[in-house]
Amino acid sequence: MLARDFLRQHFDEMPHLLRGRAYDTAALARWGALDAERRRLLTEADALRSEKNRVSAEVGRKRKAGEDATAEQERSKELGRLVDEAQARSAAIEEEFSRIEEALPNVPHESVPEGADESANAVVRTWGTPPSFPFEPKAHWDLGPALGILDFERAAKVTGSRFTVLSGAASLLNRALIAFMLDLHTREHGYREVLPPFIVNSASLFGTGQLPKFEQDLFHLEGTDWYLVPTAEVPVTNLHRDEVLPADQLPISYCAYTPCFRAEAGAAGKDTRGLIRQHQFDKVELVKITRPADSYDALEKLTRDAETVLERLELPYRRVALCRGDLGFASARTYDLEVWLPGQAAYREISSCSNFEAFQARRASIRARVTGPDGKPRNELVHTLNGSGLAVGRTLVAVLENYQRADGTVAVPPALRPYCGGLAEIRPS
RNA sequence: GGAGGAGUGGCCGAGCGGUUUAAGGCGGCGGUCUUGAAAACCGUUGAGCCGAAAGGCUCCGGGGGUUCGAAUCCCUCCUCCUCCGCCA
Repeated sequence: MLARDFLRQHFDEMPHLLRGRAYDTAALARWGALDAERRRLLTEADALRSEKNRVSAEVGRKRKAGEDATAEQERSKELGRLVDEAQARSAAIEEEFSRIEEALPNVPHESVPEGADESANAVVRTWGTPPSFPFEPKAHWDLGPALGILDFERAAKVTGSRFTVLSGAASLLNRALIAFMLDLHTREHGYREVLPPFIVNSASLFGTGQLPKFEQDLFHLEGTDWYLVPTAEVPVTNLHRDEVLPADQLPISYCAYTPCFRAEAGAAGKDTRGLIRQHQFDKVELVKITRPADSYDALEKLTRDAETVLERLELPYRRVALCRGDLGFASARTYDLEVWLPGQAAYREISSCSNFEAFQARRASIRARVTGPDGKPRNELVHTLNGSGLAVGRTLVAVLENYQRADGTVAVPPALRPYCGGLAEIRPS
C-alpha cells in the first residue's frame, strides 16, 4: 500500500508515477473524490461522538451528586442515533476507499527502466559463457525420463498436470541443492535459517500483497482461512507483522527453504513441458528487513548473494533489471536472474530479487523504533526485500541441461558433490 | 476433541460499570551528581485518524451485543497455558 499522505500530496502526479503499471485509472480518480467526502463525514461523526461523550459524563456527575439526569440521558440516546447514522454513511465510503488503496501497485524507483513488457527489461550484467556442445543438447524433459529420474506421466496419474515425480539422482540432487544453498547463505552471507509453516492465513497474504488481488493464484484450503504458501516470502516477512523492532536489530536477514504452491491460473499453455512451471516446487528464499536508507544497498547485496549460488555451480546467467511494466504489484525495483538453458537455447528466470520499500511494511505494520532527528524516539516503517536464492526446481533443470554429455550422462557440479555423497555423474538407472 | 484458566502500552503488570486523561515496574529519552561511567534521585515517555491550529475521535486479542456511559457485564470467534483423550 502507498501512504495516504503520499497519495494526497502527489495525487495529480500519480498517473505519471504509475505510468506503465497495471492499475485502475478510474478507481484512482474516485479515490480523490472519496478522500474529501470521507474526511468530511469523519469530522462530522467525531463531533457528534464528542458531544455524546460530554453528555454521558454529565449524567455520571449528576447521578453521583443525587441530581436528576433524565434530560441528559435522553439527549445522549438521541446523539447515539445520530452517531450511528453518520457512522453507517462513512463506513460505506471507507470500505470503497480502502479497497482502492489496497489495489494500487507500488510506485517504481526512479532507476527502473521505462517500458511496458519483458522486451524492455535491461540486461545489467552477464556471467559465464553458454557452453558449446559437440552434439545437439537435449532439454531436461527428454534427459530426465531417459535417465529414469524424472517421471511426468506418473505424476499426472497421481495428481495431475504440472506435477513431477523426482526419483533417484534427481531427488538426491534436489535435496543437495537445498542444503547447499542454505549452507552458503547461512555460513558465508550472514542469513539466519528459518523453517516456517507451509500454510499461512489471509492476514499474512494481505501483508505481503498477494491478497486481495491475486487470490486466483493461490491454493485455498476449503472451509478455512488457510492457504498453501506461494513463496516463503509470505511466512518469513510476516514473522514480524504487527511488531516494532528495536533499530539495533536491523538489518535482519533470513533464509528459508519451503515448497511453493501456485495455482498458475492464467498460465494455460505456457511452459507445459518439463519442470519450469509447476504447481509445486522447492525454493530457498532470502528475506531482508532494513532501515529505509539502507534498502537499495541491501538489494544489491541480496542479489549478489543469489548470484553467488549460480557462480559456485558454474551456471552461466545474466542479471536483468525489470522495466516498469514487468514489475510485480508490490515491488519498487526488481532484478531477475536468468540462467542459461541449453535445451531451450535461452536465458530463463531462476531468481527474482525485489525491494518493496515500505509497501509491504505498511500493509503488515512492521516498524522500527528509531531515534528521530530531534533525538526523540519514534516508530518508522521498515523496508522489506526478498529474492530467490534460488528456485530449486529450475536450478535442477539448469544443472541437468548444462552438465549433460554426448552419451546421455550428466556430470554433477563439483560444488554439489559433497552434498551427494561424492556422486560425480548421473547414469541411466 | 473434552474440562478449566488467561489475553491490558516496546516489555511485565494493576484495574472488574462513571476523575482511566490505563496505577506501578522494567526499558527508552532528558537532567542532578561524577574526571568519565555505574548506582541513586528528579522529570519525561503508547499507537492510529481528523484538524492550519486549538482541539477532537478511535484503540485494553478479533467481531457483535447490553447501557445515558464498557478494559470492566453478555454472546461469539481466535490465540496461549494446565489437565484429559487421540495421534506422527
